Amino acid sequence: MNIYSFICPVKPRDQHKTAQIFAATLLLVRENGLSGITMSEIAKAAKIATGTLYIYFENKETLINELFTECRKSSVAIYFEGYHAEMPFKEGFRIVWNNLLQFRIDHFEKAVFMDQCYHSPFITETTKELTKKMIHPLFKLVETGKAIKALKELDNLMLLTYMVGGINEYVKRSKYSAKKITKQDAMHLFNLCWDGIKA
Amino acid sequence: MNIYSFICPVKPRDQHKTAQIFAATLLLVRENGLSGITMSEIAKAAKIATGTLYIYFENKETLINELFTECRKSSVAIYFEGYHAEMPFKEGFRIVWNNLLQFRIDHFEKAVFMDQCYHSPFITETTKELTKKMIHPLFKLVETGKAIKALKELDNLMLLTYMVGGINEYVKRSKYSAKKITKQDAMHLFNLCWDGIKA
Amino acid sequence: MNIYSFICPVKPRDQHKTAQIFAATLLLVRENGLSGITMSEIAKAAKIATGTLYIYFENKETLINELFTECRKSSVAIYFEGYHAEMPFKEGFRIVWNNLLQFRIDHFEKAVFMDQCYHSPFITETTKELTKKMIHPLFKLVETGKAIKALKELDNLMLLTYMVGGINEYVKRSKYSAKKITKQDAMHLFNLCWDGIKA
Amino acid sequence: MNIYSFICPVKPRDQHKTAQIFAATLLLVRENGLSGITMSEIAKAAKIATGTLYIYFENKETLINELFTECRKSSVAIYFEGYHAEMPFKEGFRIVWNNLLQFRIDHFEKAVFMDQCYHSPFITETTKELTKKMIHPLFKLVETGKAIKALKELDNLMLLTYMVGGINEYVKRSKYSAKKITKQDAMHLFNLCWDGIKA
DNA sequence: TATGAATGAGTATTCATTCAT
DNA sequence: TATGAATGAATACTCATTCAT
Repeated sequence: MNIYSFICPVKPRDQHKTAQIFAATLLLVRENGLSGITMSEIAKAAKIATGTLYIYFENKETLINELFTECRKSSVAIYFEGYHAEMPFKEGFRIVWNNLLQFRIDHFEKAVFMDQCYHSPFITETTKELTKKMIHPLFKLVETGKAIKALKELDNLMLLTYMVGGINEYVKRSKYSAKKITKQDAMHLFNLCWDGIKA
Repeated sequence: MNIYSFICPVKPRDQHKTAQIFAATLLLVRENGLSGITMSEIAKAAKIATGTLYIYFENKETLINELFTECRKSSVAIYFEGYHAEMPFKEGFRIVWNNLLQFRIDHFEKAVFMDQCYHSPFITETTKELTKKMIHPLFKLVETGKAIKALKELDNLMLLTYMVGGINEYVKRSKYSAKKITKQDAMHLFNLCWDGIKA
Repeated sequence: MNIYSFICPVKPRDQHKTAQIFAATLLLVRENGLSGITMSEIAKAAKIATGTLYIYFENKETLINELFTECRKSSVAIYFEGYHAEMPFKEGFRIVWNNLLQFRIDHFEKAVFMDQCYHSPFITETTKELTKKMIHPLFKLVETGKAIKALKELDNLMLLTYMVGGINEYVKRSKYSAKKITKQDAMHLFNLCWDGIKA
Repeated sequence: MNIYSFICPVKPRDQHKTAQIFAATLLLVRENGLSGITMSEIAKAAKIATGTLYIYFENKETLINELFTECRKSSVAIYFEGYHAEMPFKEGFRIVWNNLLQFRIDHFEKAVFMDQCYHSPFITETTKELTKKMIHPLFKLVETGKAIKALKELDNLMLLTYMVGGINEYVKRSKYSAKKITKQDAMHLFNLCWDGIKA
C-alpha cells in the first residue's frame, strides 16, 4: 500500500516480478544450459504460474532477449564505476579491469547466460547490434592507452579480447573447480594482463 | 541377438557415416546453438533418415557425448604436434600455443560446440572427468616452464587459462566479425601472451 | 451473501452495460466466428475489464445462451410488427415476410451468431427448446394460409423453411459481396417466394 | 502390399489416413461445432496419435482449409452428375436441383462444416476465392434458363440463393428434428422452387 | 462494483524415439 | 542396414475464471 494506491487502485504490473523471472532463468541456465530450460520450469523457479510469465513476456524469445539486454546493461554499467578520465592511465585501467573481473565473479550466471545465448536462435540481430554499441567505451579506453603510449600499438579488438578473454576463462575454470578467487589471485592475474599489453 | 554379438558387442559403425553425423551436428550447433538442434535436423543435414541416426547412436545424449569426446580428442591430439621436449622452452611453447590457435581457427565449430556443451544437461559427469584428464599435458608444459624459470611462478590454472582465454576470445570475436586472422596477427597475439606470462 | 440476496436474488444489471457486452460479442462473432472469440476480447471490445464481464454473466456459456435468447426474442418480436389477423392473407403474409427480411438485413450479426451457435457446445438444450416455442406464431401463420387455400397444402416445416431459407441465403450472399438490397430486390424476392408457395 | 512396394520399400504417406482425419473432423464439427474441436480430439477420433496429425497437416488452420476445399470440390463434382446440356431445361434443372438436395442430405456434416467455417478465422482469403470460382457452373445454368425464357428475368444471385437457400434450410431443419426426407417431400420441395423461379 | 493481474487447466505443436517395411 | 511414418510425452502458449485491491 503506497501513495500510488489512491490514484491507481489496481495492482500494476509488478516490477519485482520481472526481477524474479530473470533470476530464475539465470539460475536454471547456469545449471542446465540454455537448451535445458522450459517456460514452466522458469515459472516454477520464479514461484509464479506459467500464464503469469506470459503477462510479463510475450514469449520465450522475448524473455531471453530482454534478459540478455538487461545482462549487458548491468555489466556495462559497472565497468566504469570509480573510473575517472583524469586518473593516471594504469590506475584507471586497473579499476576497469577489476570491475570486469568482479562482475564475472559476482554475476557468473549472467556471464554464462550471455555466452550460451550467442549461438542460440533466440537472440535477434537487433539485440546483437545493441550489444555491440554498449561495449564502445571499452574501445575508447584502449584507444586512449595507445595514444599516450601506455599500451602496445595493436588492433583494439586484439588488446581488448586479450584482456577480457583471460578474465573470462579464469573465472570460468575457477567456478567449475569451486575455487575462490582471492585478492592476491586478482592481482597476479592483473599483472599477467598488464605485462602482456603494456607498451 | 546373433552369434556376431559375442564377437563384436559394439554397435557396428560405418566410419564415414559417423563423421557425416558429427559434421552435421557441429554445423547446426554453430548456426543455431545447442538448444536449436533436433535429431531430425541432424539426420537431414547428414543426409540420412532419422531412424538411421539411432543405428549409430543410442540416443541424443550419447550422440552429443561422443561428439564432445571426439572434439576433445582431436584438439588435444593436435596441441603437441611438432613439439619436442628437447626444444628450447619458448620455441616449444610457441609451437603448442600456435597449435591451440590454429585448432580454434580451423575447427571453430568444435570450439563453439564444446563451449555450449559445458552447461548442458547432455554432458555426463563421466565425459567431464575424461576431459579434465586430457588437458593434463598442458599443465605439464606450464610446470616445466616454471621449473626452468621461464614462466612466472603462478598457479598453473591461472597461467593456462590466461594463455587459452586470450586465444579463445580473440578467435571468437574475429569469427563473429568475419575478420581473417593473419600470420602477423598471430605473432602479435603470441607476444601479448608471452610478455604476460614470461618470468 | 447479504440481506439484499433475499430481496433480489438475481444478479443486478446495468442494462446499458449488458447491451454493450452483447453488441461487442455479436461484432466479434460476425468477424471471427464463434470459435474465434475469447472472454478478454469481448471485454476489451465492450470497453470493460475481464473481471467485470463476470459480474454480468456467470461464465461464457451463460453469456452466449443469454445472448442467443435475446437474439431470438428480438427477432420474433419484430416478425409480426404491423400485422393484423384481419388483413387480407397475402398482405399480412407480405408484412411478416418483409419483417423477416428486414431483420436479417438490419441485424445480420444476430443471424450469423444464431447460425454459429446451433452446432456449438455452448447452447444448452433448454435454450434450444425455448427457441422452438418462439417460432410458433410463424407456424400458425402458415397454417392459416393453408386453411383459406391461399397456400399449397404442404408440410408446415417445408413451407416455412422455404420461405425463410431463401431470405437467409440471399441476405448472406449479399452481405458477403457487399451488395445493398434495394426495395425492388426485396419485391422480386418476395414474388419468388409467393409464386412458390401460393396454392 | 502392391507393386509399388518394390520400388518404394518405405511406407508412403497413407492416402487413406487423410480421409480418416477428414471424416473425424466432420463428425466432431457436426456434433460440437467448429469452436468445440481440438486437435487431440480429432486425432483420437481418427484413431491416430496427435503427432501423426501434423505429418498430414501443417497445423489446424491448414487442416481446416484443406477439408473446406475438399468439401467444396466433392459437392461441386456431384452437382452436374447425370446432367447434359442437350436435355430439356426443366429436366436438366431438376437433376441439378436433386443433386444439390441429395448432397446436403448425404453429406450433411460437410454442409454444417462449410457453414461454420464461413465466419471462422481459419479460412483464408485464398480458400474463399477458390470457392467462389467453383460455383460458377451453377451461374451458367441459371443464365441458360433465363436465355430460353424458362426462368424469371432476375439477378443470378437471387435466383440461385433462392434455389439453394430453400434446400439448405429444409434439410437442416429436417435433420434437427430427425425427420427423414422422402421422395415425395423432395418432389414437393422441387415444385415450390420451380413455381417460384419459372418465368 | 470495477479492475486487470494471477492462476492453472487445457490446447496446439514439437521432437526424441520406435517400428513396420 | 536404412527408411521415414507413427507415436505420445513434453513443451510453448492460451484463455476461462478468480481474486486482491
